[in-house]
Amino acid sequence: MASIKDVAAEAGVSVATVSRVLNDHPSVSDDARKRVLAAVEALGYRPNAVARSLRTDQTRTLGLVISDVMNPYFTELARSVEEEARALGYSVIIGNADERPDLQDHHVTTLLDRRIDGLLVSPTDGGSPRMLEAARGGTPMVFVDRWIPGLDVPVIRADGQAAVRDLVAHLHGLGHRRFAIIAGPAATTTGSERVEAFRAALAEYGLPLPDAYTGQGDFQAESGRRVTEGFLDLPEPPEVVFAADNLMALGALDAVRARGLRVPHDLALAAFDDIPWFVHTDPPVTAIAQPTGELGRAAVRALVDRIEGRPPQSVTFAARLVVRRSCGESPVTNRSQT
Amino acid sequence: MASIKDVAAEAGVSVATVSRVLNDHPSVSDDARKRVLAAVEALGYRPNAVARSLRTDQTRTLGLVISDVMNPYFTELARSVEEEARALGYSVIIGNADERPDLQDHHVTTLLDRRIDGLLVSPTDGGSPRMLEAARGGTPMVFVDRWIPGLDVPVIRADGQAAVRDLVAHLHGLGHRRFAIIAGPAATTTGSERVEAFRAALAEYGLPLPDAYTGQGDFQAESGRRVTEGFLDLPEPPEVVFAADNLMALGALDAVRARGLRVPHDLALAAFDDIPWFVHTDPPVTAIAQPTGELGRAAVRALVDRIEGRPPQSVTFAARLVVRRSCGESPVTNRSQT
DNA sequence: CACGTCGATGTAATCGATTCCAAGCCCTCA
DNA sequence: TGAGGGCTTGGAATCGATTACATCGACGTG
Repeated sequence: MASIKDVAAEAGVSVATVSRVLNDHPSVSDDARKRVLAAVEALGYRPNAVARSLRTDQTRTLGLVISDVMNPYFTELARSVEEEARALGYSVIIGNADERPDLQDHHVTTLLDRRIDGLLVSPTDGGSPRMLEAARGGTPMVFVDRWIPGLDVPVIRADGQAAVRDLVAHLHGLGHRRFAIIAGPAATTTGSERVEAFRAALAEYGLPLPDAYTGQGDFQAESGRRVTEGFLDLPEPPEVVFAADNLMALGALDAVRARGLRVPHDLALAAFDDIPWFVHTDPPVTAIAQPTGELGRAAVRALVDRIEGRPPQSVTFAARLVVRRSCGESPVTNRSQT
Repeated sequence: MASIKDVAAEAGVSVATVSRVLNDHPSVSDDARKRVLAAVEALGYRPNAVARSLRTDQTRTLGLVISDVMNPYFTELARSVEEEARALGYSVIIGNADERPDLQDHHVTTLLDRRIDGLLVSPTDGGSPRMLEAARGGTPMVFVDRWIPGLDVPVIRADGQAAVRDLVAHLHGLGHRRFAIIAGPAATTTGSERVEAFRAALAEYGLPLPDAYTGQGDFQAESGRRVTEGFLDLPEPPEVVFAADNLMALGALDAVRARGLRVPHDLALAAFDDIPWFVHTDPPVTAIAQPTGELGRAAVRALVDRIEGRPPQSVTFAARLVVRRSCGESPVTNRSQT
């Protein structure tokens, strides 16, 4: 592969001039510029980004460490992150942590070794050592979706409190009184926050959230299935199950179906994180939707601000309730039927 | 960030010795090794991968350019690719082409600029210029899923012919006679191959595949919806629609539902590419499943073989039919009901 | 006419590693 | 005792870029 030296030789100038042309530095004569460009064309020369990065100490690359690529929510997040990054002239390297702290650490380490300019993280747990180190060590960093308290790192997230309140109102209006939740890992902020929001919203109606109705999941479908089976085995099963993410909702749907029961007739179901597929499930699932694309774009902007020396800002978007049929007929339909 | 020089100074040795310890070169005294390791520990030193790459001319990074990250099939492919690559000591950078040749070219270009060691591609179209150039220029390269004929590049793919034949047999057994297909872009191999396999399988039953029943899609949900509406508007609509990918099947489902019709009662539906969600749709969708994980792993192995100087091999896996309920009751159930 | 200025260019240092080559040291064997 | 050989080790070149600094003409001005 041709190097800058080859181009310089071909054009009959020094490497400095070639470099100047390539970085359109002002003081280059038209003649030299023309000859360099012709040489570049003739040799099919492309600058070596590795060498450039070594010299300039910047890679124009962002690292994105997410908890689970197979989760459509994160896939969409990754996609919007890549788009915005590309628009700003950055590439992104995605690391999939699969909800495993050790993998998260592995990715943070290799990304740092590659000297990425900044790191976008949706932490799997309370924070793996390498990540905390990086955060404290001054690596430009931004948290998306989930975060770790006590660190001076901007957070871009969606607040689901209002939407959860809307959801509970919706469910209450439908006549449901026994509510259960499939929680995410307590170590993640989204894991604990969603339970709290749910509990608080229930409290407004004087409804409890008993321990027996609080199942511990891990954001994966299988755990949703397992927890739901536990609920169904109870002497008095809940009337509603609220899954703290989309995959666990899917598991819950499986569990209900496996018993020959039906949603929402035998058990109502709602989920946090809306995804295109929820429209097509049987029944379509009522969910709380985050503005995922906005989240990804805002996160990249914050990170790039930080990298380029501008003060980055934390941003919180609002999530909203999307009512479908998995919790029962909507009140309106209900009323018209009565 | 500490460099190898700092470590050398701290350990009281030369940078050459530090490098030797780090790459466990045999001729280093135990004493020196110990001092270097201690210095590394004390300074929290991590080698600069950028500098190393410049010197060794290898990045231990693979590029993966796929057509659409949001498609669960490709997400799963990407995941298995990353896993296998990690196991072999490589990282992977994913480029999402969004079925756009220009974006595909953009990613190929930046990946090449970064001097990745090899490229895994599922080409969007007949081949964008940069990609062809790279293929011919000797960049280690492997095609996954889709490929471009006439290039000396190994191909890792799944053959759906037998499965399509099984599908047609299944449909024929169910009594269907009017078959339609939503094809993918003709420029992609999977786009044209699947139509051909379908047509050939139908021919075995003396059944035609009229032009009116051959819709042109682009592997995206929206096109599936549009084409299906066209089918439904026909004086004599088909009895079965076979979508050449999962997203278009989803669009078809939408179209049918939007008219207040039902699958499979009013129109049977089958898809190429199985995904977890098809179990949960209403009704569950009959699909042809590829061994996606195998594909991804085999592709990485082939690419790494090529990179490390071993002869790479093309591999073809078999896809298989997964019968669910979107084409009607299965013959067995049928018989028992009769 | 001499001097300062400015634009265009080249030389060389530098980034952080790897690795070839030479040198130093110790040991063994003739 | 001296030559040769095996370990260790350090010096320095190198990878492909960027960029500070020096140089060299040409030009304008007093």
